[in-house]
Amino acid sequence: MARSNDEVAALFAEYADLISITGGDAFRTRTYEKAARSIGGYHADVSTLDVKGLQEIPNVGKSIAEKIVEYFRTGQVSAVEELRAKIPAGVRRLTAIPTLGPKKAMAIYEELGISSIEELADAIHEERLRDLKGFGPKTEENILHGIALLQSSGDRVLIDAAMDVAEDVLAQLSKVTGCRRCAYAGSLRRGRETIGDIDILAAAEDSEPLMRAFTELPATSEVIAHGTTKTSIRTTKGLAVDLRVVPPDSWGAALQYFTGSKAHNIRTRERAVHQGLKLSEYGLFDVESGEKIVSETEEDVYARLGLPWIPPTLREDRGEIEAGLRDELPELVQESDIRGDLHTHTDLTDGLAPLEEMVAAAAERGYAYYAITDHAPNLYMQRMTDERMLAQRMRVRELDEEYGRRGKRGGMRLLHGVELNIDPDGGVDWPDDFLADFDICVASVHSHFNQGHDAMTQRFVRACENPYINIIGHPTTRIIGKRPGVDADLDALFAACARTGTALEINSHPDRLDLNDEHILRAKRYGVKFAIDSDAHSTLHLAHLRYGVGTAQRGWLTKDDVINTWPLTRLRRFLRKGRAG
DNA sequence: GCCGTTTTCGGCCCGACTGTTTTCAGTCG
Repeated sequence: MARSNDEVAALFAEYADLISITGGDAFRTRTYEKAARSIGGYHADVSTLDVKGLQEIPNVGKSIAEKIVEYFRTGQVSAVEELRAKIPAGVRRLTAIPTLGPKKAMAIYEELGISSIEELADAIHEERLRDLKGFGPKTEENILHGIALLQSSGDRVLIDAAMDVAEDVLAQLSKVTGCRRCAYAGSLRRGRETIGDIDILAAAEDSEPLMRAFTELPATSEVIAHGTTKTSIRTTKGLAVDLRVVPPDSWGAALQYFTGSKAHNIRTRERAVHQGLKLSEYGLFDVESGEKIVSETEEDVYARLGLPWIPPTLREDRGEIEAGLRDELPELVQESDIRGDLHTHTDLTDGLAPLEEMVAAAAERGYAYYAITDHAPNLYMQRMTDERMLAQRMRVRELDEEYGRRGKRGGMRLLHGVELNIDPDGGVDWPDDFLADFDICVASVHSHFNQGHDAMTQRFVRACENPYINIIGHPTTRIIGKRPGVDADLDALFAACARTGTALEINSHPDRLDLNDEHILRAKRYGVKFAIDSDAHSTLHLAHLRYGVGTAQRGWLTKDDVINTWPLTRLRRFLRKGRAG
């Protein structure tokens, strides 16, 4: 886990924001933003590097390298502290509101003294904002809308942030003497896209050493409650974590109980009641005798209820009990089924790592194939040209030669692809003859998000009808907690995908998880195929795939539904999309 | 502040949209 890299990246991202808010040089802001991204995506742990080693990182020069060294020596960076002293933390928080950037945030703070989202909402309701230069009724409306969007995710965090904390806690607790078992439960285990608080479960005869270790974790900033069965803490980042310790022979029932969901548990308890049993976190009991029947493993608990073990990602009371009773639970796609990633970037556009490093990291994951899909020219900021794309292709072919021969099982084959931009009319960056020479084309919406419902639907359908477009990337384009999905008739899109042999992406980036579980369930009914992709912009992002797989499982997908679990020959047939040749 | 080279300073992702303004600043991807 490159944890110290994330810390430093967060620090420089904040510094960039503070420079921007205080009206500093825009290019300095950009430099720190770029450095933050590079550091976050860098393969080596920055806390182990010296000034010279740090300067190997792209966009890190002498000044930033020295700040990193200062950070690990003293725990802070004086330049950052100076700006922090000038601007209340709440002002930076304001810029998290969509449509509210650094300039407006600073104006609001300087003119009205507002430094929190709550104060800002009050000021808008009192119509105080519209007196400011550059602000009007529409601006107020947009900000209020942005606040609502921000708060719709409440205090929940994205799954990767929760997972990092949970895995860290588990690593620490499993070392405690007397800890027999230890796992995360709750919505995290069910693979939900956002997590409210983290539930950790441990089995031990004596809970005390575990509870104490838990309150003394480095990440613990506050102990909310401390008891023998349950202890709650808040981490330094404000995340609530509960630890429950149960006797080892209650493990199965407890894990089942604390994994949820509530709706699923109601159904399982109902089944227990019908059989004269009682199910609680302490076990499955006979009501009459009060005798404990089973509870050592989840499998035991489900089996005694007449059910097969139900994967946590299905436990939402969306038909899994009924399917279990009929013995028709799907054989869910697993991360180990994935043979390759079909949507990834390099530093030729906005990725952080060179082609060679991305390919090496993919090979490290044991992939049988791997597609490079950098951005196309119409995403102007990426400065792609035909020449650069073709030059990349030459290099991909060389690497394909090299990697294709490696290893026992035929090595890894490389596909040269592209992520096209679906323009407002449903067209893309290049004409057919240029597209024909790519091995694979992903096409995504990157602009004009606010098109009307019908136009947006048409746009998607036309893209599907393009004989060279294989995958619709991050179909709804939502960013969790920041941007809602586009307004389109998704059923029309799903039908078009099924009809034309176009796959829908399950984008695994924790900010996106797009399509989401409910869309997947719907789309699957049309017979659509899916691609679970990382959309990696750095070598580290390749590992995000686990979240996409979790989302796919929540959408009840099997291996056969997912094209990048297929052998390469079958995948290539699909990519031809019924074209001749 | 970084980078690349035209080697020591100039350029740095470009275009569109929105809401404000009355010619443009701010935000976004």
